[in-house]
Amino acid sequence: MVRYSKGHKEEVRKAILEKASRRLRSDGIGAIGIKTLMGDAGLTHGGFYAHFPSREALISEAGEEALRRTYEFLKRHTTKAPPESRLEAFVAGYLSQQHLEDMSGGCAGAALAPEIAREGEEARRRFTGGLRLIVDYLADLLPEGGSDEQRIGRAYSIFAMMMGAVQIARVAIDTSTSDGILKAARKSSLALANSGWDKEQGV
Amino acid sequence: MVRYSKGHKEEVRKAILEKASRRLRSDGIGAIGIKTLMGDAGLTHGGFYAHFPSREALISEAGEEALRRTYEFLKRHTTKAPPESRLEAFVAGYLSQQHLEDMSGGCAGAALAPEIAREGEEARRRFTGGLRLIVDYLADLLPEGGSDEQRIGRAYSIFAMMMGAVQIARVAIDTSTSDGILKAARKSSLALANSGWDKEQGV
DNA sequence: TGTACATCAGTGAACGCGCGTTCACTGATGTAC
DNA sequence: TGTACATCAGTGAACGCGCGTTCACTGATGTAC
Repeated sequence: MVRYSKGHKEEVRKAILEKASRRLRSDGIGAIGIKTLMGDAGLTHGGFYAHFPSREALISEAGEEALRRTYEFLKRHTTKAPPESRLEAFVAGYLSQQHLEDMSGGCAGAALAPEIAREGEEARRRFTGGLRLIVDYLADLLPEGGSDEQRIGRAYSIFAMMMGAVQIARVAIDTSTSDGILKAARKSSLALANSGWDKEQGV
Repeated sequence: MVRYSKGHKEEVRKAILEKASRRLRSDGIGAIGIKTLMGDAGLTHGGFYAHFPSREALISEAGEEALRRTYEFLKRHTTKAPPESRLEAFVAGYLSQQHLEDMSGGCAGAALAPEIAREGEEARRRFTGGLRLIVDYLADLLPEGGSDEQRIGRAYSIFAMMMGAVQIARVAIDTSTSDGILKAARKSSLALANSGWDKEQGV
């Protein structure tokens, strides 16, 4: 019944991480149960500890993994557009009705940030690194000018707005409310991105 | 042992709600346990059901209560400043190191939004109403001009940015990172608030 | 004023249940000789 | 080539524990007469 093969264990580990990263985003940290998760991966619960030392360690890694996937999705989505409209593509892709609905495949920041803030150092450090990946990428899409520090600061602000807008829109019940929030945030994101650097003083 | 008095039951109910609204913000929905909560209020767990029909109903109400308290705090804090600098006071108060640290007394939106998005209709509806209270207040602080719809949309965007920034800053381990994020968000919030309405088209 | 009774906020044992983790075990494969 | 043994991913029972909810009960107060 046990099937060995070269990279078998590594594949199983990746499968567990992938399931965990999706369930984490769709249902939150509290919904990560070892039994359910291993069941999703086609295994029984006892085997979990051959791959991860504890539930907490899994959550640390799965949070980072979820952000890495978010980053890769955004990058893939954005680079489909021609260079001059990539910022618009990023903003439109993130602040879309589709993103609201696809929690398990969507941004881990929007789905998990406050919960991760309550986790241990390891989880928070990894999550911060994952967020930085996205923010750095967004900073590169901003119009030229300003210092690196200014660009990063502005990218953080815009990303924070997009995250918050998706969260608020997801709480709303009716589509007209959530649509209005997304629309306003799309406009504000671009307005902020395109406002000049000249008046900046300090970060 | 049972002490009656005129509004006794109502007072106890309020005490439970207050404890719940604080614990909800500091530790999240998963940390709301009937036993602990009733213990905090000086009672035993069985009595809970004389006040609320279920844990879920409590969470619904406590989420709204937490936002109402957030609103009242922000209003109180802001109206201490002279009218012409109230927007700055709002932004500085929300995007402060103190707010990062005071989770149980801080903004319920920043602490709970993604978790509430996963709750039932009742909880989401109440939470949306609470958020709207704050957003309407913020809209009143924005420089004059633009339609009501434009002002509300911009207030949502600014509030989303502030919420997201606090969340991201709370995930960060080191103070220099979180300080940078707060600082950038303070500047971006004011930049967005003060950018003109003239170029607006649609919402 | 005094007595009997109703009320009902609060008590705490008990319920069924699911959780994270441990551990002795299984059995297909790789390796040594 | 064949045999004996080591390895180790995966199994599933068992552990101790805490949870939300129910329910028979308590006892101080309010009310009726």
